[in-house]
Amino acid sequence: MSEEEAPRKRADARRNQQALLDAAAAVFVRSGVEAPVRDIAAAAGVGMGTIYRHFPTRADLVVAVYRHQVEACAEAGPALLASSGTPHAALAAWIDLFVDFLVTKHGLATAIRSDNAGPLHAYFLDRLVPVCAELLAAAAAAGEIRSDVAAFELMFGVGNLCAGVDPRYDARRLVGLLVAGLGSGGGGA
Amino acid sequence: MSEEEAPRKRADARRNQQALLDAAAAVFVRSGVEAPVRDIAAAAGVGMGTIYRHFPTRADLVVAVYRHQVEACAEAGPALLASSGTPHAALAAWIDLFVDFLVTKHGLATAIRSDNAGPLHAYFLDRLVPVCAELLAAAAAAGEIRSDVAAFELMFGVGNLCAGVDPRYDARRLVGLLVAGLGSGGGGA
DNA sequence: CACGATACGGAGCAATGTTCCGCTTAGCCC
DNA sequence: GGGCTAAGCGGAACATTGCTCCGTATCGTG
Repeated sequence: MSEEEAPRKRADARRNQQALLDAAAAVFVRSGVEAPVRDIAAAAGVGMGTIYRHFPTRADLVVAVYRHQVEACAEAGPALLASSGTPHAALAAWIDLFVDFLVTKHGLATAIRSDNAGPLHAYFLDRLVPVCAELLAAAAAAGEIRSDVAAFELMFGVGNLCAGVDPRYDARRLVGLLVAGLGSGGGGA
Repeated sequence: MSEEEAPRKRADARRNQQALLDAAAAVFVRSGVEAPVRDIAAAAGVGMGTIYRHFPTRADLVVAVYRHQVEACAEAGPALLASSGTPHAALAAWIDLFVDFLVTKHGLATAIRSDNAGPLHAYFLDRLVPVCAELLAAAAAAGEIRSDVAAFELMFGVGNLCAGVDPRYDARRLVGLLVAGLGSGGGGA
């Protein structure tokens, strides 16, 4: 949607943009999502100006790098709802997917909430909250979970839970607890 | 414990340390825990050197400012266990206390996990994890909750959950869900 | 091939935490 | 009261960020 014709950029511009995306992906794997912009520019073999012309903000670059994965996660929602035994199972499976995404990208969960990550934050939430809401509503309608928790709140909380990096901390397990708590007293303990 | 005799600092040094603590407390309330060190130094009417001699690191200053509140929270643990109806109730009440502490200090939860907050992180955890462990063990022994969640993990998760500042996000509610999840399937489900 | 729009590069700016070092002064001894 | 010394102080300077600016190089079209 809103696929207005691209003004046909110059060849070197397109080339650089791709190089930047590849380099950023590589650097993010190696040094985490919080890697300095300079490092990424260096890895891509371009100057600071170039990186900022293509991605006005650090967050925009991160969004671009992970966009298709977020998309995949968003699309998996309805699919899981259709294929899983119960809405609650679908919800759990979907959140698992999301958590996997967050914890495999070193520092993503933390970066999402960083000061100047407004765009990042907004993008993730805008894209995934509706999906989560659908799963949540289905589970609530089936009487499997309480109905007083908003999708936004749940996503926000799950994102928060995925922030740590301590070896004795397993984000997945705590998220599991949270999802389990969702079912407790499904509308009245 | 380890109360080695203080080398009796100079009067102005003690005065400045106190001024720094007071100023920091004030600034933290006004601008959040992430306030620039320079602001605190200015508010206290001292130079940068002074602040760093008394508190080698930003985190050390934060720890010093909140130390007695953390202490109070730690001491409330056993008290709640003795006065509450059930260990689970005591645990919930205690975590509530902790959450209140975190959310009333603008940005504290976020700061705790910030890069160079090692000392902060370590102090909070060292002091409170044992208390949490006691409550957790009591509740588990009473068969009220599953027994496969470590105190460290729970504290870490609760701390993470308290990070956001969005108006449509209520950390307390999600922590409540988490604690509720603790009880679900008490050891299997 | 010439020329204008497009894109590039990287020095430079602002904000931060932290370190360093010459100057000041409290506190003791006479 | 007057020195003297070490403890203490202030703040300039450094390193690391994200981000901006603008002179220069390059693309692609006529």
